Amino acid sequence: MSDSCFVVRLNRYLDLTPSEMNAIAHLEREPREYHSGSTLWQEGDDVSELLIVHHGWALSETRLPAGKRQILRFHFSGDLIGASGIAFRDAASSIVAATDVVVCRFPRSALGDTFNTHPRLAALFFAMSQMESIDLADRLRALGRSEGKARLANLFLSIAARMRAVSGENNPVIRIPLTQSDLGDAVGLTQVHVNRLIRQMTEEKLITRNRSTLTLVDEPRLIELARFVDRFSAIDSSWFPAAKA
Amino acid sequence: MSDSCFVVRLNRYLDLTPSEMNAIAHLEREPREYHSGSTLWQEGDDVSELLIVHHGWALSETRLPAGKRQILRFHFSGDLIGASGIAFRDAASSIVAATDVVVCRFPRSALGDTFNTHPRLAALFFAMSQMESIDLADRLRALGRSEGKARLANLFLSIAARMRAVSGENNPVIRIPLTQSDLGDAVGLTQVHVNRLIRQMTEEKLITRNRSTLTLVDEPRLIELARFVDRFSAIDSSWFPAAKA
DNA sequence: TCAGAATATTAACATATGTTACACCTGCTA
DNA sequence: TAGCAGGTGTAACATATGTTAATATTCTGA
Repeated sequence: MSDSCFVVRLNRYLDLTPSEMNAIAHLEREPREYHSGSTLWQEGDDVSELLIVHHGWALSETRLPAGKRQILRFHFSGDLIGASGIAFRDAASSIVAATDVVVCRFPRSALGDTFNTHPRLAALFFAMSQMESIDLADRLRALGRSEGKARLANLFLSIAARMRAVSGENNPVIRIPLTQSDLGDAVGLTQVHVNRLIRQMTEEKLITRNRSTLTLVDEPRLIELARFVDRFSAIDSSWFPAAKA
Repeated sequence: MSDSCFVVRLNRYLDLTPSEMNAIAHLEREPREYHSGSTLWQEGDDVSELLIVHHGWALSETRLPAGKRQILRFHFSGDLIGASGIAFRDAASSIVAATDVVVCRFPRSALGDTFNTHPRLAALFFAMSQMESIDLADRLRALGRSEGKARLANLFLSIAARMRAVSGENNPVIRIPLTQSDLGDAVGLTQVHVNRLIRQMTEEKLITRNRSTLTLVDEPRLIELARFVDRFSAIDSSWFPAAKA
């Protein structure tokens, strides 16, 4: 089962026991494909499942009356989607496929079982979903207290950091399958203004963007500009309960 | 032990067993008082504890180079602080006492024990801390996609909703011990602009503010303006594992 | 291969919000 | 009781960002 991206991901944080790996495999059945642009679930839906992303990008978004959209988060291979909404039945945000994606769905009750049978795994889920909180908080800081250019820089760097964590590589070139409108919806700016800023950042030799390919030309200066802190390295598992035999 | 605000809080969501209540009481030892303005821990500190707020307000904040500040969240009586940072050793934000506060501290490892011995309680902690994620996401939406007045309205309503959930009352008058600068730091605006907006909102008979007393004069219109959704009612516990005897 | 639909680029103009500066008030404490 | 510090109110001006609209470019599917 080690061809599962979810197991790979979890194994990065913890040495899983066979029993734990088995439990995870149980969650990852029936992968299903969705085409780019399709909606996996919608804000307000009565959702009782969680998703694991196998392949591709998904994103969480929420709409405002005037048709405005705020993108809350991007979900990559190995990500668990839906944990943040687990406290409520109704989804607080929609999940949309940003590229073609393959996901597995499993019911919330399976998560409940995990709390019973594999407490250490439950603790890991807990910790992982808290990383999402931190990510949201970082974004909030960027939106609340920095200007457009820094917000964009921030977004680029955080996407790069997460994708690199997944791939293990450290490439300055990243594929970002997002339009300028998407970028704007993620950082709270207009498409037109995103365009302006990207032009400026290109002139300043900070980045290069070509279709869906983004190159971080001067990463140190980007980091400086965005006051970016990369948190996606290790996880603190020292407080976890011991694995059960 | 039912005089504990934390037990009271948890009991709102679940009928706790004696054994569970006992476990919680164990977490809530040695309450300690901090004076308004004092820092409970600082961004970057090596934190290995969690806090339970007994009394008063605390807040999480993060600083930006130019001395700018973003307030991430407010913590009220019965709130659990620090869960969102549990994935990492270093705190991503500082915790500051907004009024005089009384808190209990307990080590992360105690949380780990809870996963082992009281899976249902662990699930409840999980769900509760995910409410925090949703709250952050709501704030993110407000900051990214609405103008100042709506952001303020949103903040007021969400504070009111949470305080009402704690108190059980439904009073249009709330005590908000925050200065205009604080409000600005919470919604990403300047003190000067907050002042402008509060004046306008007063003229429009939406609110009234006097020192630390805020009155929601026309709540329906505020809700409309902010596109506010109150989520802090029930919790979905249907997926929780059964309580252990 | 073409036509239509997205997406990107750019300009002119409108607006929300930031910046700086100063006067005022209130509560505190020496 | 004076004076000080923190908070508030307001004005004049500066700037970032939004809006609208027109054109260019790239993608996509028949």
